[in-house]
Amino acid sequence: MVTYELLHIDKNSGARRGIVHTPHGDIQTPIFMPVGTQATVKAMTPEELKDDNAQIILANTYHLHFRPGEEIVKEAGGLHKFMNWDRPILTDSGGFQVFSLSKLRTISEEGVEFRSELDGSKHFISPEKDMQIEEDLGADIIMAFDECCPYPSTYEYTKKSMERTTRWAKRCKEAHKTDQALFGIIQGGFYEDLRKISAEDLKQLDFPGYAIGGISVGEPKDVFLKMLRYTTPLMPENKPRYLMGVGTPDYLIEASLAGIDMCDCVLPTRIARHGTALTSHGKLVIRNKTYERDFTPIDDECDCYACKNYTRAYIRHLIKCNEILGFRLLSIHNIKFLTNLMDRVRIEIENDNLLEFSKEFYEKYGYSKEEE
RNA sequence: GGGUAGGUGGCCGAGUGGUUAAAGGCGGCAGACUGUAAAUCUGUUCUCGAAAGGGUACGAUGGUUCGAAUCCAUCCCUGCCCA
Repeated sequence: MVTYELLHIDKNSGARRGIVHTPHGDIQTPIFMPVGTQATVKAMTPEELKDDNAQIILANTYHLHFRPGEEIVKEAGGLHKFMNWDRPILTDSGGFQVFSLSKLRTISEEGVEFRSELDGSKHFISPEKDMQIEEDLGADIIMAFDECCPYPSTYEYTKKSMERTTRWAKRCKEAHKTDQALFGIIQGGFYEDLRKISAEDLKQLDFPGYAIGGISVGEPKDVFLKMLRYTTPLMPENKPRYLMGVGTPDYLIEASLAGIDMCDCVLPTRIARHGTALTSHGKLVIRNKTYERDFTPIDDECDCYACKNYTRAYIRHLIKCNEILGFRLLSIHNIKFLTNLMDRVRIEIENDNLLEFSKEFYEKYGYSKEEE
């Protein structure tokens, strides 16, 4: 059973402070969820994730279906045991892969045929198959199998796709047998009326939580914000609201302001492996020459393991040498930066001050004037 | 001493008369990254110039040619083999 408990609503912004109760513990919201596609948050151990205050992580149905195969995860006793993570896990359905692996798939009403990027073999994933895989994986929260439309997409295509996603959601719901929480995903691209229809139809299906999918797919920020602010109020108030694929500090704050409870993103760990750190003073490309002789921590305000023990110069050196420790330290830092940010966001919501805080944060972080 | 292979931009390495400031890789510098086909991808990397364009450059020097990294001569250096 997964339930949402609303603790407080920021009087000045409408942001929500709450708790998502799951079989593997509570999640304080709003929350940032690190992504561990292949049953591992790349370069990090579960212990390090806990030190970073990660409360819940993602894994991916599509990837784990091909490797190692859900039957092996099941045999291991489920994802939690398999990967040694005893806190909540959410599995994404593979809907995003329908989008990101578009050259390798064919969508039909029945489902999606994929050519594996690993060996070229053909595979078919239907909503029913997806439920079976997610159930075998055994996460606390599982996502309905959806289609994430690219930006931009025509109204006609988006409408067809959204309606199919709703039909698939229905099939997911019917096929779903375990007590894992199955979340529905609102689609509809960048068309308000389609978003509205999607939200209404999915609400009828009474999922224990809802996600916004199909935004943060490359559109300009003002387009993103508009759709975020339009769609979030369409979601039930008594259930978790999950914005999929968002992870820059400003997007996380904007999501919280809009009333979102959960976000996930590969960004912090990916840019870590590419040599960039998130800091309270903005993005810091630590691989750049500027930091060659910078013997200060990545972020003087951060309390993560990397910041407490290592310098920019040392981490830059590791990154330049392609040393694994460099990627690990930056990943540890970037995740902690975001969990710290969300800790702060929660406090500010309790104080009805998130709006004020967001302005201070942006100023310090060095964002150019917010495009509203 | 004799024979032989070779000396190309920071490094490795293509190129054997013009379209070559010179492929490609590495290294360097920078940019991107938002439900992870990502320890990836993109740009850039002689010099002056904003650019057009100019100046230098393929061991050295001299020569052949309208034109040379590419052909010839001499010299210097390196690897390997034989004495």
